[in-house]
Amino acid sequence: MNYEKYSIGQLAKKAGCKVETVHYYEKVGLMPEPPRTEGGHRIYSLPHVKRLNFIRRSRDLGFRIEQVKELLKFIDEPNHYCGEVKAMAMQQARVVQEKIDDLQRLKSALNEMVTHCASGNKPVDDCPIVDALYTEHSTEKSTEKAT
Amino acid sequence: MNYEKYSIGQLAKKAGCKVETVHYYEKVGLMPEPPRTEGGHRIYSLPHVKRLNFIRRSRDLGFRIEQVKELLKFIDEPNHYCGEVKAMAMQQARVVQEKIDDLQRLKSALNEMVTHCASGNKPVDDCPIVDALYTEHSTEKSTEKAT
DNA sequence: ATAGAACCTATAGTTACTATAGGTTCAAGG
DNA sequence: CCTTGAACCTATAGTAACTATAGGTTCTAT
Repeated sequence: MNYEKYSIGQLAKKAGCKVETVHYYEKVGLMPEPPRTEGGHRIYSLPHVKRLNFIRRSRDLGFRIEQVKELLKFIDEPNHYCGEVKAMAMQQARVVQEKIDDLQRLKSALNEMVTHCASGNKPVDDCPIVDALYTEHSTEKSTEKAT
Repeated sequence: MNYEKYSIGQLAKKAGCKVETVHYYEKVGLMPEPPRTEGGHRIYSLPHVKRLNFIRRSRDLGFRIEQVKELLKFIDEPNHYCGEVKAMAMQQARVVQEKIDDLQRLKSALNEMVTHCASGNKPVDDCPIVDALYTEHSTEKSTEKAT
């Protein structure tokens, strides 16, 4: 027996996810419907492990399910080139950078609030943090500095 | 000065959110059930506007609904002190920092992949990015929970 | 042969909303 | 006073990406 077989539990463990997640990936079309035993249990082999690893890793990198589908399409279908994949990775890097920027602003706002709230023994209605949160600000979700 | 009244639409506009969001906040107990007109339309006034602003701003800062409830409790109930609020803000700043760290790692990984993929004209099965994604990674990077 | 772990399907729950359907009320214009 | 039509009402379903549950079946080891 050259080709090792895996139960769904073993597969999930190898990819560091849960059995239910594999079910889910099958349902949404990321993982194929594998062969079954007589009794109906799924039987996986090495390519499945690799594919699931690919999916998990892509998800960890912040690709959404639909994007992972795109990536898998590049792999599943012939005649695709590395450039397409590279472009998606670059785009994803930009998205991630934007998230980082958002969070940096957010953290600054929080830190500023904390700094202004020097003492902790004021009653709440005198708290600069609460005050800052109450302040009416521009209706737009623009991330202006919190003053 | 006076007691200006607002419809739910006006309220939502003032806080920069949607009417449905206000409905939702009422349902989950962040916003109180306001008085109504004869016909059943909600009537809001200035304190409602402030409260909704507080909620929106807290949400923007990354506090979850349940955390916002905590914060509001500090405000709604007497005998709370600024220190409790400050502690929550500091904790939130730490959470945000962790997210930033995660995303930084993620971006590095993506950038590294992109850098290695010098050319874009290789067939996909020769693409270093795809390769990197396929690679079996340490499965225990995730938080294993005790069984 | 049997216990129990692992598997099966189907459905509901999670978070924080958003969108829809199908109806009612309100304010303005004629 | 009557009619639009925008804004409102409630209730329900949908979103993303799983996770959890229920209730049943199969596999494996003793």
